[in-house]
Amino acid sequence: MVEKRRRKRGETRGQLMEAALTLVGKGRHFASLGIREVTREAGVVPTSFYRHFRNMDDLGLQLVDELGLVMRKLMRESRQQAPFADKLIQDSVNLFVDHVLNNRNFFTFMAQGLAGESRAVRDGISGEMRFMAHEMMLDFRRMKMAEHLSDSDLYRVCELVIRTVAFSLNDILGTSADDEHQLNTIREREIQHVKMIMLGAMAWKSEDR
Amino acid sequence: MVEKRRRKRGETRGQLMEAALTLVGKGRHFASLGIREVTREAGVVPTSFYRHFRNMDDLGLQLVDELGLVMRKLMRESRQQAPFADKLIQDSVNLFVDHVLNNRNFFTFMAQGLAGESRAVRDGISGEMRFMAHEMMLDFRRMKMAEHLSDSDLYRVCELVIRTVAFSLNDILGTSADDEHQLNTIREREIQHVKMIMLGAMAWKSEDR
DNA sequence: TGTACATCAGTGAACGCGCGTTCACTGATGTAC
DNA sequence: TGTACATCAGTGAACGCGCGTTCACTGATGTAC
Repeated sequence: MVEKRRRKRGETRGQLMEAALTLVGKGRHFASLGIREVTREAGVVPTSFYRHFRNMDDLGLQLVDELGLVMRKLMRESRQQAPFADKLIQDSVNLFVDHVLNNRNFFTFMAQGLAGESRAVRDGISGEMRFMAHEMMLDFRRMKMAEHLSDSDLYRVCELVIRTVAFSLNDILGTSADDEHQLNTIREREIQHVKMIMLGAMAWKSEDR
Repeated sequence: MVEKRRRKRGETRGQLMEAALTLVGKGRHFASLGIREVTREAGVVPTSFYRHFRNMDDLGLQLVDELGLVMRKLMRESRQQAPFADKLIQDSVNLFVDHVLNNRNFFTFMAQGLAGESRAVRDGISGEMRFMAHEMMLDFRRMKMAEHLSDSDLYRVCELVIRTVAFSLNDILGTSADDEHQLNTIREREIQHVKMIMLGAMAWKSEDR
């Protein structure tokens, strides 16, 4: 009890955000969550909510910020992979799928938010994806790959890859975590998708280069 | 008044579905709609709802069915295009964008439903997309295009195209209908995306063929 | 280091309101002869 | 074609409940001297 009291200072905010993610992970849609519901899940009194957020939209926005951190972690890990081009695609896709499974609630929130109610949340997630595409582009440049492409064309390629893989979020999240068979099907499909895009990128001719 | 009375028979069901779509089109998320809200928008008494649907999920499911019709209409129109390969991609993408703008509410519902609360709605929409990919594959075969690809590889290509274009739903719907500049940016981007995928498809080597 | 005070974060009671759902009703439409 | 009856679809009143939000409170934490 004393312990609980002591830990409280400034911690409720995080508990509320986590509670919202938990509910989302349980199948609820963020847009249908209520303040009382979230505070109940977090184990605090409803009024506490207002100490940290103006309303549910506000909480959603702050979740998007945290989403950025999860994404950056994902990218950092992916850069530590051995850069052998032939396995690069497989490894990256597998890493992504694993990351999604390890952060189920977060990515469910992201998938929901893309077509969600709040303009600000939508824009936040879109921005996050643009950032990832941009980072991916820089990685290509660093590795001296796809040098026949102009900046804008290379960006388009990266954008396409990110979007393609992001779309599979819906499939990954619709699969129970222990259905290895179906997960492998998804992995292989996404690997093939990305390979095809890269083949297209190799064959693409930029106009001004 | 008499007119109104006379039209009622069996029409309320449609009005309720349209009311839900209208609210979705106004920026609300389907998951957060209530029965009273929908009946209010439709101009009927709350109890009427139960004459046609068990609950909001049920209404969502029936909307998915109608979504199928919209999709089929889209495909029928696209087949009437002159089949000149060089303009085929542009025409198809433009047709899709126009169709989305002309059925804003429907496609907003579809975009929301992909990551929505109801498993059944999600599966329904996924099924619809798989159907479209399959149809697209048959069209390729009919036109004797991409004959170097096995059935399963060609399906993957079509699936990738459909998903890519479907992803852009979020961008199209986030644009006000008269912002021609941004819409054109989206059109051009999607055309380039699809062209790249087709380039990749051309370069792809199927194992068993 | 100790004391006095301000700020912060969680509490519990209370409010009015809109929600989903039930029920018995009514009048229009469809069906059988 | 006309009549009698069943079914269907929309109505209006009523219910209990959970919601968002406000308020004054309390005790813990941080700050100044």
